[in-house]
Amino acid sequence: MAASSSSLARVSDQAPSDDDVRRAMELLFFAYRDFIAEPDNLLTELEFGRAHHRVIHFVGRNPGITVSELLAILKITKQSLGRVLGQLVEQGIVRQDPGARDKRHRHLTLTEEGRALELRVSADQRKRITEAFATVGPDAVAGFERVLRSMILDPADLARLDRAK
Amino acid sequence: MAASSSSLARVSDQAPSDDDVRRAMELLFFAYRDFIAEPDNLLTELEFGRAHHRVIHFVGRNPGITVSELLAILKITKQSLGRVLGQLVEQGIVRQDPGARDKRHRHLTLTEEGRALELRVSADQRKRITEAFATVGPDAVAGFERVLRSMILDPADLARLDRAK
DNA sequence: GCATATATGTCAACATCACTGACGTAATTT
DNA sequence: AAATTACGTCAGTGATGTTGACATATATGC
Repeated sequence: MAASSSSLARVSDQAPSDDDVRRAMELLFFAYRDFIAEPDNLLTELEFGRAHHRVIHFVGRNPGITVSELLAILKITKQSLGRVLGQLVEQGIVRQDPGARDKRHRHLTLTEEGRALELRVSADQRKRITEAFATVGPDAVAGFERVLRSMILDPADLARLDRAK
Repeated sequence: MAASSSSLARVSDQAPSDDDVRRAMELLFFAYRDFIAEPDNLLTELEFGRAHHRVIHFVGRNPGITVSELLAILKITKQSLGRVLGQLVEQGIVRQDPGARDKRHRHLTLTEEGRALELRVSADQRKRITEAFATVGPDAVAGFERVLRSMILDPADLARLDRAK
């Protein structure tokens, strides 16, 4: 039941050692690197990169999102987004529609093809997360979520996570 | 005590919904992005980048590590590492010493200056992790660790984490 | 209606970090 | 002596990000 090699969590209110903290940093590095690796490889074959992946994910999760909202999430410059977004639109992955109320806005949605691509690209990650969650059980998942949430700086990002729930 | 907005963890053995899984993906994205942001900014001022950061961290954690061992950890090509490592040696951050037994090996260690830089660069991350851990408590930290560990693919990476403990 | 602000797009130049492929050198092993 | 290992290096390429400047269409405030 207990994780055999788990030692990051100190008993009661004891502070983590310097070594514990640095191990947590590595834990994040390794996990994130592996989490990204598969979609990276798949998209490389399709002539897309990591940036395209993020756009596909967040447009898929937020249909009708505007360009500036997407910029706020990704925290990159509009020039960077512009290039990537342009390619996705050109390839028929993402659709742009001017707003009804405010015609300056471009509302972004995945096309049918885009949704199919999103499913393909996220398949490995969804499987990995589902399996990891099943392995460790709900209490560990709750802890995972609480730690990551407390590491997120921008309250707007936390709100975004809750909004989609 | 309970996380007010936590809903990733389903009761008992219920599988996470598709939405839960995608929220977990975003959670990782936001947390990692914010975790990396501060050191990134600091190093940019010093004419270094994210790659330098990783080398400084892992050389600091593994004094005397060889080039090929470092390559195995970072999973990048030697050409990529070569450039970054060359700059760090030139700037007096990392020292290279030929092996005693095998003179082909270059054993890498942080110089005094390198250790000082590592402390500066990691200060924000260490503070953030320490505070997050203190906020959520040891049970949540244990869960965080278990989930991330189960997401790491290469057993060698898990061994590396344990070795340093 | 005019001035200003907002949302988006675009052109140009540039830095970083990764990649592939090929080749060189020194040291070790067989 | 030959093969392998550890490391370095040259050359070219691509993806992702940056800053700065400017253009256009639309909306808003007075």
